[in-house]
Amino acid sequence: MVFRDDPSLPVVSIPAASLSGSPRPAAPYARVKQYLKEELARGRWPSGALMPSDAELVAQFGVSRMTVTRALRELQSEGLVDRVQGVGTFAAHLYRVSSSLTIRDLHEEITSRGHRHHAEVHVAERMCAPAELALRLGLAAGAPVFHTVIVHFENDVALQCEDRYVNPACAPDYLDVDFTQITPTHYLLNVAPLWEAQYSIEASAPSAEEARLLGIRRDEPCLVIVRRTMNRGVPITIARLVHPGSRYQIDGQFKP
Amino acid sequence: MVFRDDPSLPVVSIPAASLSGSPRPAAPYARVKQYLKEELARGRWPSGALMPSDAELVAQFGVSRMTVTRALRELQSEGLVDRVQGVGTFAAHLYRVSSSLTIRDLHEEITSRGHRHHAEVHVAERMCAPAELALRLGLAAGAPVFHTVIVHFENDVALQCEDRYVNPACAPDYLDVDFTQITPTHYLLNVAPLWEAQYSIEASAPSAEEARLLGIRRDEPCLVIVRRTMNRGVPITIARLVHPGSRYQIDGQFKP
DNA sequence: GCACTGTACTTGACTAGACAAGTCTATGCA
DNA sequence: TGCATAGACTTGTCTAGTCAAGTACAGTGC
Repeated sequence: MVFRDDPSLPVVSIPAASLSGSPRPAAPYARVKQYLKEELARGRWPSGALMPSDAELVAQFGVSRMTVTRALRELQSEGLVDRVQGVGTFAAHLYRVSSSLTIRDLHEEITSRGHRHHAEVHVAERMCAPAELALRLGLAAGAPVFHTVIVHFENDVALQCEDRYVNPACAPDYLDVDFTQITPTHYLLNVAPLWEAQYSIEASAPSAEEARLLGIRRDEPCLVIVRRTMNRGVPITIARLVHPGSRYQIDGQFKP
Repeated sequence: MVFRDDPSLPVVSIPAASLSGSPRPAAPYARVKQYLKEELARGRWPSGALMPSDAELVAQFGVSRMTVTRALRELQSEGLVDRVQGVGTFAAHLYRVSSSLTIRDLHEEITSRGHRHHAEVHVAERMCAPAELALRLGLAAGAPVFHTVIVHFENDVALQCEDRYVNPACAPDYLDVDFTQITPTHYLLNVAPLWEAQYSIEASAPSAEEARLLGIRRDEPCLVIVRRTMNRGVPITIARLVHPGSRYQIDGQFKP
């Protein structure tokens, strides 16, 4: 393995998790929340139906309103209920269910599977931004940008072709980094904490160049993620991540 | 348009959103939260660094501890900080950033774009579950399951081929539904509220049958979502959703 | 050197009350 | 009939304090 460990500055020991056998009794707010969740799952309140008011739950559970409020606020943030001031709490419409899609640093993802990761740097250059790219990076057309093309391998099998443009203002030393030692994602997160991102996921055929770098046929379907990252409104980087469809998939789940 | 409206039982008028011009002053908990967010974005506390304690923030902002707690708890649920009882609050490691991936009913998604949606039902049958399918639906091998294959169109262009298996115990009347009128997703959400789901997203070539139904070439890359939905631990349905790569992409964003 | 103990500090959770602000409805007046 | 208004009810937010539980560390005694 060639990658450095996380260089977190303050060293903090990890507290021992309580491993006791007896399950602690659930906190009151958690009991209220669990009750509402179960009754929702049971279908007691169909989508859009009026649910008990704070005051009713206070009486029912014998807790203070703050406790009920916390339970309901968390359910709201999970998208299970809608609260309308002056009106009441309603069972949410579930036609849109949002789940948590975790985007991890590829190095961490591969090593956490117990596999080996290495990277090949094919391009690392300073170039002038064409108009469209400059626009998306918030720069003037023709302004210098950094450009890298790196292929990531899991156990020597090509898993991702990473074509990335970086705003030099955010990471002036970007091209000095040894990307066989540290991933661009990791480096950029240290330089400028990731603060906002837009992404799109699609299936498409790889370009001739991408197929060559990944060692796949041009007609092999690829999962392509295009991600633009910004920090406090300033674009940091745009990356096109191409994965052979047969070797990569995004898994997730949601459990409200 | 052939689809029914949402049959929410209690009719509730939608409250008028406040459209006043003067922005209301932010609530104290929001001010604390915003302050911490901005300082985090500025890099004041690198990943893993110890952040101010509740007591310090109480003193700094002149608010009660409940207010500070709320701000920090929300930041924690957004994955921006880690709190450890007895130790303190730490800036989170951002190598994994989770975003919210919204999965919507396709009918609602299409009509919200102002486009027309219609569906073609190609298969609607009762069949005996082969072993693997039965296992994933929590049934005995050979048990009856419902099976539908439906193609969804946006403005008469095929957008999704939906190959779905349904546990009859959860929706005994599934095959009686007119799926040109209401989507399976919509129906199943009314019958059994969606409570947990697992999904995988990948790129692959369509099967010959899927290519025919979608009117695309067999070598056109497709975005394939396989989703298994459960309610209170009971599997409801497994769906394979195939989208032509050139016509469908998943967009999302995260802004902490 | 080593184990134990007390203290200070941290977060976790809750209570009982308060006021603000939005919504709905019944009432009374023109 | 139509409209304004008062009251009841709802959620949104906050305060000031309490107790519990977990951690870190300095000091004590062996």
